Parts: sequence; C-alpha cells; structure tokens
Amino acid sequence: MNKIFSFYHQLLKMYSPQGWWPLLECEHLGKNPTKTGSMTGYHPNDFSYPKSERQRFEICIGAILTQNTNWINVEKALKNLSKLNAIDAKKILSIEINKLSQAIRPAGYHNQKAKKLNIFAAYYLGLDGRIPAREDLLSIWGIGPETADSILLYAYKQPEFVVDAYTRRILTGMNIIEEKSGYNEIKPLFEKNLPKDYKIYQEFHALIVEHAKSIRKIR
DNA sequence: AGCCAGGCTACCG
DNA sequence: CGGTAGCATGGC
Repeated sequence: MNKIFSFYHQLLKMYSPQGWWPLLECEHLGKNPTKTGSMTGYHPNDFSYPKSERQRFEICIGAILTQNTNWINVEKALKNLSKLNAIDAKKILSIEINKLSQAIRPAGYHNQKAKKLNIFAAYYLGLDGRIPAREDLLSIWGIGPETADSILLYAYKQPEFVVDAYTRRILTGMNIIEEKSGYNEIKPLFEKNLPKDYKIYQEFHALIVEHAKSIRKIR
C-alpha cells in the first residue's frame, strides 16, 4: 500500500471516524460529546448526508463561512441564519444585506461573506438541482479551490479531495511534499493514491484536520 | 493577552 | 507571475 493510503488507515485507527460534514441538526445529535465546540452534528460512519436540500445548502454556505475561521464561530453564524429561516437560497437573496451581514458576524469578515453568500445563492438557484461543475464554482467570486472542493465533496458527494492548510503542513512534515507546493499539485497526489471513493475522501480530510489540531495542542 | 482559525481577492513590484 | 495586505470575530 502506498504512503498516502496507509496514512489514512493509521489516522482512522488513531482517531476513529469523524463523521463530517457537521450539520446543525442530524440524527446523531449528542452522540459525539468528545468533539471540540458545541457542534454536535457529526455523524460518524453515516455517509447518507445531506438528507435534504436544506442540508445540502447548509453545507455550501458553511464552506464559505468557514474560510479562515474556526468552526465554533461558523456554528454561531449558522444558528443565527437558521433563526431567520435563511438557510435557504431565496431567503438569502431577499433578506436585507445588512441583516444578513449582522447574522453572520460571529464568523468574521461578515461584510465580505455576506456578499459571497448572495452571489453563491444566486448561482445555486440557477443550478436548479444540478451538480455544479468545478470550473463554474471556481469562477464565482469568493469561491477558491478549497471551498469548491468542500462543496463538491460534502454537499454533492463528488470525489474531489479537499486540500487545506493542515494538509499542506502535515505532508510537509512527513517530507512528502515541499512547503511551497500548490493546491493543484497536492490534490492529485491524494487522488492518485486513493480509491476514487467520496467516503474515503470525506473521512480522510476530516481526519487530517483532527490530527493537525491534536498535534497543535501538544506543542 | 496575544495568537490563531477548515481562505480568497486585489494589488503591488 | 510570486508575494502579501486586507478582510473581522471570538475561542483558547
């Protein structure tokens, strides 16, 4: 087995399944008390999410809101949106931009992100239920490679590996890549060395984040 | 009490 | 092009 795939098995053994993407409400509520933060919406070993259009959209906007922001703050923003019934593309477009901006304040960069949510919501409605093309997502203002891949992998179950700062840091530490490696080098490295299975991609990315956090605590 | 968080865009040389 | 300031808040 190659290094990448065996690293996946190793992490799985160390941390057990993570159950990403976390959702505000899912049937695993309260069953994962070890998780950091108050979010209880993880669903280990259950890859049947999103179960609804609302959950799919929630993942999409969560991916935007979490840009350079910790998840606990994103959760607050999502809860505020939920109270406004704004985990909904039409609602996001109809709501006053200042109101939207205030609701997502806890997630930081709220002015920018309010604009990003508006632009994405319009695009989402235009999809009319279709799966977005990666190229199209990348052409949208406010959506870069990590956000696009997060949306495709977790909201649409497409086998697109998500690379983030943790991934780069850990692989650099393992001497598998150079620190300056770009997104478009790291992503195919994973995809070439793993079965093309969205479940493995989902779990692996989540495990990398968990591992990176746990290493950080020790140092 | 700083430092940092599951990035991306715009602008600079 | 490659490098980097700016965007903002709350947790730890």
